[in-house]
Amino acid sequence: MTRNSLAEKNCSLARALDVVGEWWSLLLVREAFFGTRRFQDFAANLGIARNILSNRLKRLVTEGVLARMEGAGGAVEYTLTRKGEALLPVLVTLMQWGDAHANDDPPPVILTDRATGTPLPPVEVLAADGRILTRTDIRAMPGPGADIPLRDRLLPRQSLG
Amino acid sequence: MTRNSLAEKNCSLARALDVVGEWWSLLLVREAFFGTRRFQDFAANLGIARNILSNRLKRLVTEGVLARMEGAGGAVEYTLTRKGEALLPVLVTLMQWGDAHANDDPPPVILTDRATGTPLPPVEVLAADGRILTRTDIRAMPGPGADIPLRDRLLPRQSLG
DNA sequence: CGCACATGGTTTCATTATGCAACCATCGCC
DNA sequence: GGCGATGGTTGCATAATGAAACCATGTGCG
Repeated sequence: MTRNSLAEKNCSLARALDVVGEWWSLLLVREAFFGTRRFQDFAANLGIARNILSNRLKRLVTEGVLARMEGAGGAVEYTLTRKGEALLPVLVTLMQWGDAHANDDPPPVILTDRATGTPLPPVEVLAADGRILTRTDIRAMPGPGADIPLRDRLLPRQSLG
Repeated sequence: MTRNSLAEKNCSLARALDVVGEWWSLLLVREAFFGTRRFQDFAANLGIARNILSNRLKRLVTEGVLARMEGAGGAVEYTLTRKGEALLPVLVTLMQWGDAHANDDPPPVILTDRATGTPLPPVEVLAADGRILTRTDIRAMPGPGADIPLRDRLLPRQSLG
């Protein structure tokens, strides 16, 4: 089947999903944000099979999302790279969406502003002047990397509405 | 194998991924944002196998992300619900991350502010007072829905650093 | 040294998901 | 009644997943 490699698609979203869109990948990144560094802790906290964990960690390391470091005592540690840390807005928006729309129970985790102790407000898509943008306020334009079919598809109707 | 059902996990992110984390799901949602509504158009634009497309559309409809409407002429249309539209920040942050970190080529799609024509600035996680928050500024606290193991795990070290 | 134990995996096998191609069902049109 | 378009479903080969067993290295400790 060769699970269709999304990486070859002419689309930033597909490329992103090719790296962090596999089963468990984003959960591993979230664990790393929470401070988990050890193989066993990832396995225990997430309940992921160890062979899959091994594969995912390797993949995330080769993609530059995590860094593998062998500590002094032979301990192996996986930590976020800058590229991995840049996933913070993705994780936060997904968690917020899950709380608001995919979970009937009270939220299990609340992210708070460390300086004030207050919960984080919802992350919004903002314009340069600070306006909150919704679907109809945004236009998808073909960029310099767009191929012909994509360009043809985006030009006729340039609104996200 | 019963691909570990993430829905039962005590975690908003896992619940979110259980709904939109399957292969193709977020790409279908993005297509819907771009204006695609017809079965054939989804298939043609994404190159997804039709049985998989059928499954994904069904799933997204039962999850309330898409709505299936039969038009007058027997035409079937899939459109975003409010729940689906709420995924906008997720899509935008993922696309921005893909452009910045997972794509060496120039961006294929540029999202612009329709009012000004300028590209969208990066979506940031903001505090209530507007400060940009990074990993170390955020604390993960157990919420009212946290089970005992999660609570124990979050309490000792409450920073995302 | 000898041996238990922890860590970080790899291997094997049954089950499930995916992609591809072919086939089916309904509708509108002529 | 035949034809095409639309929106699927079915069968089959292949790839990914999960569970459990196994392996390899390092560390403490008597």
